[in-house]
Amino acid sequence: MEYEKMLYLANGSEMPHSPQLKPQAFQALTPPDQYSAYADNFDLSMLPQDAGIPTTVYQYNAPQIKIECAWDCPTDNQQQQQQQQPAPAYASSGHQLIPPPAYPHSVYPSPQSSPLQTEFASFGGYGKLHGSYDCLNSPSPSLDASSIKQELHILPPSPPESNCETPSPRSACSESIKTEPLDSSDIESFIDLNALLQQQQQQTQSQPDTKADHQVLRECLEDTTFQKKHNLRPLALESFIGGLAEVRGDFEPVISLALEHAKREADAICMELQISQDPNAWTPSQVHAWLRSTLAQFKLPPAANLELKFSEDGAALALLSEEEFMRRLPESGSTLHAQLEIWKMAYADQPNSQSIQQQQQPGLDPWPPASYPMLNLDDFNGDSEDEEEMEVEAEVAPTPTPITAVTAAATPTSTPVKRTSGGRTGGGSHIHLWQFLKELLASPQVNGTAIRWIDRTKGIFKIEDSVRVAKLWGRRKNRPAMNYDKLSRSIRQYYKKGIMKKTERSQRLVYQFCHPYNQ
DNA sequence: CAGAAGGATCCTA
DNA sequence: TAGGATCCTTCTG
Repeated sequence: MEYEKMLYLANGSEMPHSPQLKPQAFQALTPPDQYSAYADNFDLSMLPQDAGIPTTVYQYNAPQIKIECAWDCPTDNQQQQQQQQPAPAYASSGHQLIPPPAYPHSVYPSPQSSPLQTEFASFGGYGKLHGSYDCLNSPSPSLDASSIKQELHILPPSPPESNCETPSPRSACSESIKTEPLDSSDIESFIDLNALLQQQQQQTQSQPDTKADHQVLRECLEDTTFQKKHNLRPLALESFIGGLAEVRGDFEPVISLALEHAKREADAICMELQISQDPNAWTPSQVHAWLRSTLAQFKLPPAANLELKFSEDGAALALLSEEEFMRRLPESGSTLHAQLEIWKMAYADQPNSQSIQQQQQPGLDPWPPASYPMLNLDDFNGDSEDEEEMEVEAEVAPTPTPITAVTAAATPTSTPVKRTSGGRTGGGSHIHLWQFLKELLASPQVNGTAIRWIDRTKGIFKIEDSVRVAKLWGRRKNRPAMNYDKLSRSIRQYYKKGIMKKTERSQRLVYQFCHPYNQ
C-alpha cells in the first residue's frame, strides 16, 4: 500500500519496489542509516578541491539554482538562509542565486511548524496509520516530515545546468561494478565501509582533536588504488540527489495523506462554523467566520476591521494572492492564504464541489496566483501511466478546471469568453497552450519542479522539466504522443502572434510572455 | 545530443 | 479559419 511506501521513506529504509534505489552494489555496501552516520562524520573541508564530490544528500539544505534573474520576492527566511549558508562551490559568481522552486510558505508557512505537520503529530485518529505519523514526526534530523516535504522541491528532477560531471552510480559507477567480472581473488579487495567507518570513529574517539584533520579518512579518500584497480570513478553523491528526485512521485502518498487530513480538519471546522466545505461557496460573512477561526486556530493576532479588509465572498477570496493577503494582514496574511490554499487543495477534487469560479465575472484578476493547485494534483502523480488512474481522473474532473475557466474568461486582451465545455473530455480541452503554461505556473507548489517563474513581473519563466511539462500538456490535450519538441513548436508559433517570445538573452527552456500576457 | 528555429502539412472544433 | 499537432530540416551550444 501507499502508506507502506511512506513508512519506508520515513524510516529511511529501502523501498521494496523503488526502482530509483537500484544501485544494488552501492546499496549493499552502505545502508542508508550507516551512510547517514558516515555523512555526518564527513568533513568536506578536507576534501581536495577537485574531488568532485558534492555535499551529502541529507545536508543538502541550501539548494540554489543558478539562473539569470533574481527571484521575485525572496522572503526573509530565504534571505537568511542564503546568508547563513555558504554558497556552494559550484555557484557561479556571475549569476544570482535564488531559492529553488518550492512549496511556498504560502502553503506551508513554516516547514518546522507547519500546521499540517503539527497535526500529524497530534492526530491520533488514524489508527494503524499512527505509526506513520510518528515516523513523520521523528526527531531524526535526516528524514522527518519537513525534510520529506523539502525533498519534494529541493531536488530538481533533472538539473539541466548541473555542472557535476561525476557519473551516477546508476550509470558509470554501477555499470563498472556490474560489468567487472567478480573474481574470487578480488573479494579481499572490497572495502568494508562499515569497518572503515568504525575505524574512523575509533580514530576520532582516541584523538578528539582530530576533527579538523581526519588524517585516516583523508588518506582513505585520497587513496585511489582501489578505484584504479577496478576502473572506478569517484562516487558521485550528487547522483543520490538525482535519484531521490526521481523518487518524487513516491511522495505522492504523503501529499495525499496530508490532504486527507486537511479534509478531516476542515470538516470539523465546517461543522463548527456551519459553512460549506468549498471556500468558493462562502458568503462574505462566512469568509469572516473562517478567517477568525483560522486566526484563532493558529494563535494569530485577531485582525481589526476584518469585515472591511475582507469584503469578498469565498470565490473572490480564493482569487486573492498571498501578497494581497499580506498587504491586508501583514502578520497573518501568509498563514491565512496558505490555509486557504490547503482548503482549496483538499476540496478542489471533490466531484460535488461546485466551483463558483466557473461563474466568476471576468476581470478580477486575469492570472490569479491563487489557482486551484489540485487541478494538477493528479498531474503530480505525474508520470504514472496507470490507465485506472486516468479513468478516475476523468470521473473526478468532469468539469473544466477552474483556472481554465478563469483564464479563458479573462484574457488580457478582453477577448470574448471562450469557455471550455468539458475539461479533458473527448479530444482534449480548448485550453490554449499559453493558458496551460500559465496554469502550471500558477501552482508552483505542485508544478514548481516542472515549470516556474523566473521573473514574474516580466513574464519570464523556465521549463525545468521539459519532458514533464510536455507530458502534462499531452494529458491535458489527450495527446499521448505529445513531447517537448511539439510543445516547443507550438510555443514558437506564439512568437509570430506576439503571445510569447524568447528572452533578450536567449536561454534554453526560458521563455517570456509578451505584454499583456505577462500580467 | 538536446534544444531552438521555422517551413510545411494535416486535423479538429 | 484558428489553433494546434505532427513531421521535417537545419543550426547551435
